Amino acid sequence: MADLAPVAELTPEQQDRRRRLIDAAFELGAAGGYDAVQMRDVAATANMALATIYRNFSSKDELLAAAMTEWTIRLRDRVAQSPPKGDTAAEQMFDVLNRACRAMGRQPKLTAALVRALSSADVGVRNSGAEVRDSIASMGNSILVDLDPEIRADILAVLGHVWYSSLVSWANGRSTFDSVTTELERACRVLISPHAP
Amino acid sequence: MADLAPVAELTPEQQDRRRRLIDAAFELGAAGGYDAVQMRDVAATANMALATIYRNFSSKDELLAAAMTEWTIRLRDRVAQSPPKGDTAAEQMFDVLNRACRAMGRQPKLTAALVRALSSADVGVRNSGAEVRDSIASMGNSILVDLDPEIRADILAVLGHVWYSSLVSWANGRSTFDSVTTELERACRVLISPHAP
DNA sequence: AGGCTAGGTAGAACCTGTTCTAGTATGCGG
DNA sequence: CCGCATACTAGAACAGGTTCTACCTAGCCT
Repeated sequence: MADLAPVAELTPEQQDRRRRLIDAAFELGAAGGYDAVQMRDVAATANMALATIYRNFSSKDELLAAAMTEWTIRLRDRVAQSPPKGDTAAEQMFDVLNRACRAMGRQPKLTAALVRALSSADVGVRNSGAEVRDSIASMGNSILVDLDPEIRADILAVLGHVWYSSLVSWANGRSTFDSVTTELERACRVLISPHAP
Repeated sequence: MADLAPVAELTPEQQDRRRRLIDAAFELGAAGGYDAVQMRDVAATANMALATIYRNFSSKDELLAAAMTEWTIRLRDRVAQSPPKGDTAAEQMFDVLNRACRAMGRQPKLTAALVRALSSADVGVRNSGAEVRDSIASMGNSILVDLDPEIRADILAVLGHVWYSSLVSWANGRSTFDSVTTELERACRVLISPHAP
């Protein structure tokens, strides 16, 4: 299948359909998780035909990934508004990540659905994955300004892996939500403290 | 569905069926990756009825995860035979991981299929995930003997996340195989060097 | 106005993992 | 030997993501 047109080029009606679809995905995902986001139900909830979904998103996972992108951007903006707490860089970094975790914890089923989509093999989610990763890096860059840029990049990359891996473990039912927090704290400690001034 | 019986309690005929199924999964996966491991084809390749597969494995992902467990154990034994190269702990640790990567790189489609199964939400793969993680930790523990046990545990946990996350990225087509190696090296560098004597 | 095109719609159809049905075989306690 | 349980088999059936068919607009060009 050919690439879909970039969002910016869509007509207002198409933007509206896209909106309704993402909202429907949010709604169904929040209520019942990944399995409850069934394409026939999404179509019904958004009041349009099943085939129309596939004119806007190439797959269920891409629809959910688009929702994830939106959600992450909103989260990043909210986190950016209030300054991170903590005396050391490790504490501040963990504070930011922890706040993000708490936001996710408020909508566990939705979060699990979005994370699961993001970890699927579907080609449609590649861009979303990169966008989410960028959002996380942008939260971290401002905290670790004092570090050597190369080391900072290494640290943020490793943190991104820990973040992704522990979220996927949780979303797939292999660990508790608390363990996401624990793993992130552990990573901040062992990664950042020995490098901080 | 009820739990399946432990492997040890199976009759020889059942062990043989299990063997044939895992072999079939290896064969189809090596040739065409995850999508090519179709249950009807697995049944045909292993010369048994479709329903019989589900008497041994509760899902496609569990079958592939069992294959992954076997594969990992074989890999660990092979790696354990020759001592890791390198002067520093970071170099030795990376050498071990890198050897594992090269072994995987020799069967990219199969590896991708197994990793993808391991990253699925299926309940049947939970144990396999833990076993694979343990194998990796056991490779690392012997190298980092000189470190404080607590820090060592932290480092190995974080390395496990990096390993998992970058493998899944690759298996889902979001990065090249080389980047798995790169990410692991980066992690070893930033994690281990500052703690080593 | 007439006709073309892009995008919608309802619904059937298709694909593959999973489950169900009905029938067969094999071994085992009595 | 009989009855019974357990495991296997062929094949149909089911579920949910995806695609296809046939048809219907609304806008637009001339």
